[in-house]
Amino acid sequence: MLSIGEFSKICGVSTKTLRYYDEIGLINPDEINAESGYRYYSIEQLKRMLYINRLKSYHFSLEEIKTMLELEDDQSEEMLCSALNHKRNAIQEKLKAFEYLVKQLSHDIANLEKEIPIMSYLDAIEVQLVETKPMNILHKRLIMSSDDYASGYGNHFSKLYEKIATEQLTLLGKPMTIYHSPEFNPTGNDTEFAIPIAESVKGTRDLPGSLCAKSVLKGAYSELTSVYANLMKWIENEGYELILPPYEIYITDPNQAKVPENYVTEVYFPVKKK
Amino acid sequence: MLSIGEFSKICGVSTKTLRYYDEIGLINPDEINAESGYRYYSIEQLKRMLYINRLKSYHFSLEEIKTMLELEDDQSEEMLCSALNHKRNAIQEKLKAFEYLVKQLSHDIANLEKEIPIMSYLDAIEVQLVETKPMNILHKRLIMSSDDYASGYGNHFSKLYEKIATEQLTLLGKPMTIYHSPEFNPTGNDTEFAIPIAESVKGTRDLPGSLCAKSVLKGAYSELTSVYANLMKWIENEGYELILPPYEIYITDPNQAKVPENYVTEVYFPVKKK
DNA sequence: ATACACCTTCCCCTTAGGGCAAAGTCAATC
DNA sequence: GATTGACTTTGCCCTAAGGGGAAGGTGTAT
Repeated sequence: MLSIGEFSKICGVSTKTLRYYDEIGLINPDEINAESGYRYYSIEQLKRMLYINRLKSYHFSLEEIKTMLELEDDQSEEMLCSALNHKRNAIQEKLKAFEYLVKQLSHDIANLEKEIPIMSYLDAIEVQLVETKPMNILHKRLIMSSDDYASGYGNHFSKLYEKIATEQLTLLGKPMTIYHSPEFNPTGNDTEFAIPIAESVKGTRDLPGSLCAKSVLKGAYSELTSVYANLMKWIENEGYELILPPYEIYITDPNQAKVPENYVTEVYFPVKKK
Repeated sequence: MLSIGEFSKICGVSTKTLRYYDEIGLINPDEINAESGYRYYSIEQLKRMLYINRLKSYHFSLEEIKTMLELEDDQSEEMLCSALNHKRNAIQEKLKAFEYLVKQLSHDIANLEKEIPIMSYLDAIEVQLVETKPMNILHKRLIMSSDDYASGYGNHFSKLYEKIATEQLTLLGKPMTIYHSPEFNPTGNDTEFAIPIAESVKGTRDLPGSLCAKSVLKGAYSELTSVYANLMKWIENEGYELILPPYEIYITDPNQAKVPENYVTEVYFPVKKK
């Protein structure tokens, strides 16, 4: 039997951690001296501890690890396999995000070296007043859950395109998203996907024309919040007010323009003078 | 002036967050109504808030962001630039770590699909009893700080190799590390770097031969903890005890074998029967 | 017997806010 | 002017995975 200190050195885990894991039932000492309360671990517990460490290195939470350890043997293989696959996907997602971060950081650093302040791009976002024409849109409106969001806009547009194709409708413009919720972001909100077409059939509606404050973003969608913020600022400053839900038009097809830096998105805020 | 709710929508930040940032002094409302305590933000504060968001996306802590915002203009550019560079390096480190994780995960998944349990590699680590011969080593012993660790072992070995070269000594073996602290890991511990040579000059000492439990690791150094743990278990089970500091011999030169999977490391635990 | 290393529990602390409750305030409508 | 409903305030507790330290009990080697 090994004292907590010995076991901790062998596993490369602090005694604090071992006591914590005992507390949450992740790995309990083989034996606890009834009088002194001293914890004693057996050398056979080493494997379990190293297994925990490995799962931890894969960014499983202790909660997850616990359930994985409690699985019966007959299910454990499949469950474990699917859990590992999930984690691999999650980590690959993070990898991509990090790669993009490095790009953005490099971009900001390059700018700084040219003495261009980081946030100066905000001043460069131009806002124009335009008069839009009414459009007839094939649309689909729903409350987006974050799951829907994760699976991407693509699905929703695909279905609209499918309908256009099967019913031989006439495409008149690029896909767009209309934000009916006051937060202009797509998670958990009332969002309408739409594509302008010529025919008035079931599933279409009129998108009225109006005076709009408009900005064009060239870059990744993550910059959209800045664009929205900037438009709100402009509206406030110039004494306009929002009269209809704002919408975005995706000029580039994300499937074609592979690099986010080249995405082009137009943002429209229907407004009137206060 | 904008109420906290309006400002929050414009920035895409929750009101909770805004109150918290007010509390920690990251961004205070332009005006607070003395009677009601209501916070009012000006549209000019938008830029600061978006700046905070961008720095947050770069994984700066709020503490760091705060100090960066408090910098005077004349220093801010250089400081900012170096901070961003640091972050970029840190993120690239993480990127590499994630890439390695994905590899390891894939490896484990492949094994699982072949019905090989994940931790079975532990049983595959062979432990042999060997009798080592005494060696004459050129050595350098120091307490490793985590900084030293970050800068890598390479430096320490380089200096030893330099001495061997300049003094025309005769190299007799691969570089090795001896762990004098009871935790067998290199951060913050009493560690000795050594290279076996023929001549007895200043800076050399005798490394006595003895009975040793030995394991050979083929794989990344991060697996070393498992090897150490396994050796400890073996010693315990077989009724031996450690009589001298354990050491590692690096058979492959990390500069040559580029992929960690091909590193070969021998681990020796000098022991005697209890 | 004593010294010293080791162990115990207990409590507070960390990040960046989220959730909820009770109470106060604002603006629009009746 | 009154009411209503949306909005805001503070305050308290909660998160994950332990780290730091205090006060006091144990183990063991000398």
